[in-house]
Amino acid sequence: MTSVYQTHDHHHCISEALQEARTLCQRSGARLTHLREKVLELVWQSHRPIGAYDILAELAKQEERVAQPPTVYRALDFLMEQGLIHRLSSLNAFIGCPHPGKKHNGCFLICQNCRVTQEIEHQAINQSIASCATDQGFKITDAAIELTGLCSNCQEAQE
Amino acid sequence: MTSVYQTHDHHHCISEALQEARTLCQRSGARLTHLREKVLELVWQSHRPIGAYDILAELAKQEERVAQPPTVYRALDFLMEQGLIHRLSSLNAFIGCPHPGKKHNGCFLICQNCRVTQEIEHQAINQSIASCATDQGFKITDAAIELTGLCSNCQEAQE
DNA sequence: CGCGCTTTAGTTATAATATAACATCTTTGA
DNA sequence: TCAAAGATGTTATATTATAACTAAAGCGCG
Repeated sequence: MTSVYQTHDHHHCISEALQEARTLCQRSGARLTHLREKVLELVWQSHRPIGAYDILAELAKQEERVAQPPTVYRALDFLMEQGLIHRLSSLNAFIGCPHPGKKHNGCFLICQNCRVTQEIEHQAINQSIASCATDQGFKITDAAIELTGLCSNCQEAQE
Repeated sequence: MTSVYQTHDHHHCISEALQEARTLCQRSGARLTHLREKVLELVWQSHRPIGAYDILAELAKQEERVAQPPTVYRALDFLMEQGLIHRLSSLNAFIGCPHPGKKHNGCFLICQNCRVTQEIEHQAINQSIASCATDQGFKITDAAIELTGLCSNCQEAQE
């Protein structure tokens, strides 16, 4: 598996994400319309979180009709419900989910230099959080774990 | 130690927080002005996160001069720099730090029903996050861990 | 097919959160 | 006491998000 930090054939990431989305939506009966797929594609245009208004601006460039904010937010809401993207609340931005389909709460490593963001699934973190909640008698419905710092690439670059 | 979920003498929480803030600021040479102290007091008015504009509204009620947004945001920035409050990005709101003075990244349990929010220090979580970062060669500078769900009180109430 | 229902998208307006830029006042220390 | 630094005031505006209503498209059933 290639790392998001390495140069790689990103078109492959995009087409894979779109294909997976189509499959999942077909299976669940959700309607992945042209607009929704387009927004998903824009979210996947890089491994950096993208804001709703940036998506709006891209849509304005690429599509005939100029969309309004609610159009974009509705598409984003749909994609989140389907588990195809995540919202990073510390950035007010959205990023594609690399392994959609299963409901999960990812842990995000956000590079403050290059902005590349990696979602990881880490058993020890999940377990410690679960046990912490149990200790407190707290029932988690949603976990936002957003770690900001420097990715390995950018650390090297700064030396 | 009384839990934030239990009924307790909250005036005690407030005065303790203010006293600790005064001590810390004196020690560090930071200027805890009237405005900043007032804002800190408002943040501590409950164990629920409060938004900047709610603080603004309270200030308008309680003070002579009507403050503007930058005034409040600057006070909040100061309080965050001093480690006296935290910002919860998933709520765009602020909450008092129960053990200020040491730099730390708290883990927050946010009840979606009563909104009471508890900051906990959990070794296993800190460790698992640190080891996760190490695995990835990632250098964390800031961690936002915000867990939303139901506190024990509200779970009981819903049965 | 065609009718009606449901879902999606368009449109307009506005709410909620946050900051830029510059003016003024206050504190502090030499 | 005065100059510099720091805090607050003020005005305007940027950024993010949603409410409310309208129009169009897809879909299921007779």
